[in-house]
Amino acid sequence: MATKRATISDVASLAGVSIATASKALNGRQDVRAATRERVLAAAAELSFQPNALARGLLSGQTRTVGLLTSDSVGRFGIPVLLGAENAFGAGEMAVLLCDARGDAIREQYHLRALLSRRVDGLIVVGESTNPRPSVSKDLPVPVVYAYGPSEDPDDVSFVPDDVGAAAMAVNHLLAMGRRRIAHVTGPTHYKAARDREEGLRLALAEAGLEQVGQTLSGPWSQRWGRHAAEMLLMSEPEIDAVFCGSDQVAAGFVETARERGRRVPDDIAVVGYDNWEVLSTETRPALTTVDMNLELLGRTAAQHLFAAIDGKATPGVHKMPCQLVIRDSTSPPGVS
Amino acid sequence: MATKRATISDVASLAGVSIATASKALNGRQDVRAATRERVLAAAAELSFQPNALARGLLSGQTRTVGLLTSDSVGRFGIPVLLGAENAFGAGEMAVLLCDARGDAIREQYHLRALLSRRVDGLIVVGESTNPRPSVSKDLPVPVVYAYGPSEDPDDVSFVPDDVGAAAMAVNHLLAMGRRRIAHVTGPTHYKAARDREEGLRLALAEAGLEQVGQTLSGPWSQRWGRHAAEMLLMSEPEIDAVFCGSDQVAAGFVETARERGRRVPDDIAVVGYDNWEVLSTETRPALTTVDMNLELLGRTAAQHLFAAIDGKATPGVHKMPCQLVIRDSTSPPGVS
DNA sequence: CTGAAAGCGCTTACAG
DNA sequence: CTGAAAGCGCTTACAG
Repeated sequence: MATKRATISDVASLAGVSIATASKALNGRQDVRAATRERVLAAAAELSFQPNALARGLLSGQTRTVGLLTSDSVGRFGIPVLLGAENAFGAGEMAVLLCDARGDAIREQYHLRALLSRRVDGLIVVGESTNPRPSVSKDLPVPVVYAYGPSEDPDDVSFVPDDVGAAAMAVNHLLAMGRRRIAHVTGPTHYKAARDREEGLRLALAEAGLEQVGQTLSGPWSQRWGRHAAEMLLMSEPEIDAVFCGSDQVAAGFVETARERGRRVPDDIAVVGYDNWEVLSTETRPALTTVDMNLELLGRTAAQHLFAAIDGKATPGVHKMPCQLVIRDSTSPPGVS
Repeated sequence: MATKRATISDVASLAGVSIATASKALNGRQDVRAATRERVLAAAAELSFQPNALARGLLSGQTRTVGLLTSDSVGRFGIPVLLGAENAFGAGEMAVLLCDARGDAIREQYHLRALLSRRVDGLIVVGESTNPRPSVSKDLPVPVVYAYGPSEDPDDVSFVPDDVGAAAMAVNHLLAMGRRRIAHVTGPTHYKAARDREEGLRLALAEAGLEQVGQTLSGPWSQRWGRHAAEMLLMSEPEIDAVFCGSDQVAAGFVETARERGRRVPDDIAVVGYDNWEVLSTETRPALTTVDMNLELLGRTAAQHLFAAIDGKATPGVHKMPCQLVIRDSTSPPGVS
């Protein structure tokens, strides 16, 4: 804690000029004599002058601050999106006001008011899943961009991972590795992510003229479920040569059980996960080939789009962002490719 | 996006009163006639009036906003601390400005300036590890509280988990379960967390008049290292009946390899982890007994302390926050206790 | 009970 | 090139 903060009038009097001149000098205006400018700058430095952003914001109507409204920061998916956004903003002069509504609509309204009264220039709403969520954008005086979880309202701007495309890409990779008998284990079907990834699988198989082996097995997004599903699948469909899993947790469980049952991964069964959650995907034996949703990029893109929207140029609709397949040993043993 | 925002003078003229009266009515002052107040409130509602927090802040000198400066939000530890803080603030009227410096001192200074120019009322600095970090508090016009990673300056206020105490508690639990031949596998010694947890182990063993079995094994904080350490330890010290691991990642690897080598956990070897990172601790077989550092509580406490500091009552020093032992099957098989 | 006036810290036309 | 004045949206003594 230090002494009282200097204001621009302190700087002006120390430099022996008017407040107006001090302001111009500090803001790099041209119409100030060089010598005067230097005196002002020296005074500002001596007083450790920091302009008051509140006063500026009051004048300009812009705060250079955006709100980040999340439903579930604890969630694994919100965090990277948030970081990507924070990055895009931090690089400029933007600051981020973070609010976590924890899935509670009342709390969300409450935070929304708090953000608006602080006059944020815009808002990013980060979903906890890719399930569409109610719009908050109606009658809001600032632009809003949705990230990860899209808005239900097609007039809003949303950025989501292209789960269908990524799943198809993953399955095409399995096909390229020569696999033909592919099964699918995933999460609960009330997740759009689970449904989209299954659809990607279907598209890729249909295009190759193949049938999925067995039914899609749905269960919790957990390692335990992955193990259990593996037990079932190895029993009921012993001839499978690949499994596409809806998450790394599921895949980690699958790989573990396959190993215990003496099935070699990838030689006997290739396994693909989803999420590239590294604490799992790089630590299983073998490490997992998996889809990385590039969530930081998604967050950054959403933030950049928000800038554009603040400047009046928004592109409504749901924008699907490309994902990336990270190939590791669970589909492609070392030395083989 | 909607129409222009209403100001208090819009409200005043719609209600047919002066700005001063409108302000008093809106702020619940007593000295306004009930009928007048109602007219003002009605006008405010009709115009969806939201007071401009910038203008208020300029007057009062308080923004009801705090800065949260993190070094590594990606890190697993910053997040819960951040959430706990966000919670404590959100419950009141505080808002949180989030900045991630990603371990870069330059960027940290930059963010610091941005936060100060926005006139935050206070600052929480969240560390990425429990290693002490340079102070940012010198000559700052607002109070600062450090969470998880303490400041190097003892005059600052820091909140950290009590790793020494928690490790001792974990080891005492093993002793209570009748274990006497306890080994230790942990992370890199340049982490204070690794050193503190080892010290806790030492204290507990010394008090019980026991010796640690074998040397402390240090390696990366990874599951892979846990497996490797298990191979070594089961070879070199086959008589161990318990292992205290410095993290859940290490413990997960240890349990896995013990299982593969035919050692029963906990019957032959009891295992304790650290962190209660649930994706690991509840999914290993058996699930891990582990230390939960109560990081959300830590964050909340830091935030509450920041409030106190803003009101002028800070308690300097490093405050050690209690952790909690979560007992699962890796030390205490079902039905046995 | 109500309102005119001053002021928070800054920027921006507008005169000089 | 420099400075007096108005104003951003609000609150708070202070008169009436």
